[in-house]
Amino acid sequence: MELTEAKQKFIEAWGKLGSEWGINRTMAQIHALLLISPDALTTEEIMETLSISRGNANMTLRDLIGWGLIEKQHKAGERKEYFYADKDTWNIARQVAKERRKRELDPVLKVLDEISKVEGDPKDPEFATFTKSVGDINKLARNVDKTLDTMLKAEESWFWGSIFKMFK
Amino acid sequence: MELTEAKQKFIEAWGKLGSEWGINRTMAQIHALLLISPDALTTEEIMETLSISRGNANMTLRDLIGWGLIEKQHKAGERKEYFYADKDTWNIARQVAKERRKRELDPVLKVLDEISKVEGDPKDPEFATFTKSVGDINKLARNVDKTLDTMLKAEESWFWGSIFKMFK
DNA sequence: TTAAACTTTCAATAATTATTGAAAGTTTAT
DNA sequence: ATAAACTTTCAATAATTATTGAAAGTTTAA
Repeated sequence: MELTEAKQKFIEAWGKLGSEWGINRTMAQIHALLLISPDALTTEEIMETLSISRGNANMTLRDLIGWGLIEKQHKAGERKEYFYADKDTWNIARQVAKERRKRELDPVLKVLDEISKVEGDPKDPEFATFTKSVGDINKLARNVDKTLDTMLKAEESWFWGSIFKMFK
Repeated sequence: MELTEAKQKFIEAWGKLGSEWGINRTMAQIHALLLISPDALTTEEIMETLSISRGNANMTLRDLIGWGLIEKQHKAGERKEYFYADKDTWNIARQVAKERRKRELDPVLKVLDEISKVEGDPKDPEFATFTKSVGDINKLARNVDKTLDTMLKAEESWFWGSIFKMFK
């Protein structure tokens, strides 16, 4: 396999995986492109490589900055902005986990708490099943939340070391 | 808060969370409805409660069965099919993890392996960055894969017990 | 058989989400 | 001030994804 072909396949695969997980395909692709690029790239270069419009490139780059996955760079004597991706997979994983927790898990935890307060007759199967299921999901969600918390604070080696211990 | 209102909020929240994670909103909503329902429900009842069409209900119910999250039930002397959701959150989490691994992680691992075979000049920064990034992602993906494997085989108590040990 | 009761299919349509591209905005150099 | 170089915005449009509903299919009972 050639490098050029491999690059394309990587960008495609990353884009597909992203879209299956609710992440805009273009965002995943730009991220993939920057991940495998040794140097920071301009909007122009990104537009060209991925065949996307200026508007799309600009907005998606801003989103990626918002996710904490890439950063702007400036080169001395140039007005153009360059974009560079953090290549540390542990940082990437943590950053994604952090953002999705904030954007998606936290709001759900809030709703779960709120609806857990529902009052009713424990003899009513409708009520009993509701509170049991919601309570169980709440517990699971809180476990996930705690685990993410640990992961966000952890050093990579420590975290994976702990995971490996699970396999004995 | 009333039970009826709480139910609605739960179904809504579950649907929203699902759609943010690449799961069809209707699928998440039907699942939510069945999760909080003490009895198995008919297609008719589901259509009515969620205001969706017969076609949508039927196809989504089949999908949910495909995901291993619900099952058909038959009542003696009746021709109608009833649908019932497994209420064990640990089973649900495992089932979802299992299916997404099969559908999404496995194909990506395959691509990563394939493109890892790319050959080139280690002095070329393009080549070096590509192989480094892809290699790192490969490692992370394999760690996730192993962890899922352990999770799928594990008893709930054992799994969360191990996670808790991480907090010391 | 026939028909009633029920399930499945799928082309058409609707709803949602992503993308474009040109105009407006901003910054810098002269 | 002016203009060139560059970035941002956003209404219009395209692409994708979800949903409908009616027809076709299936099963059961008489």
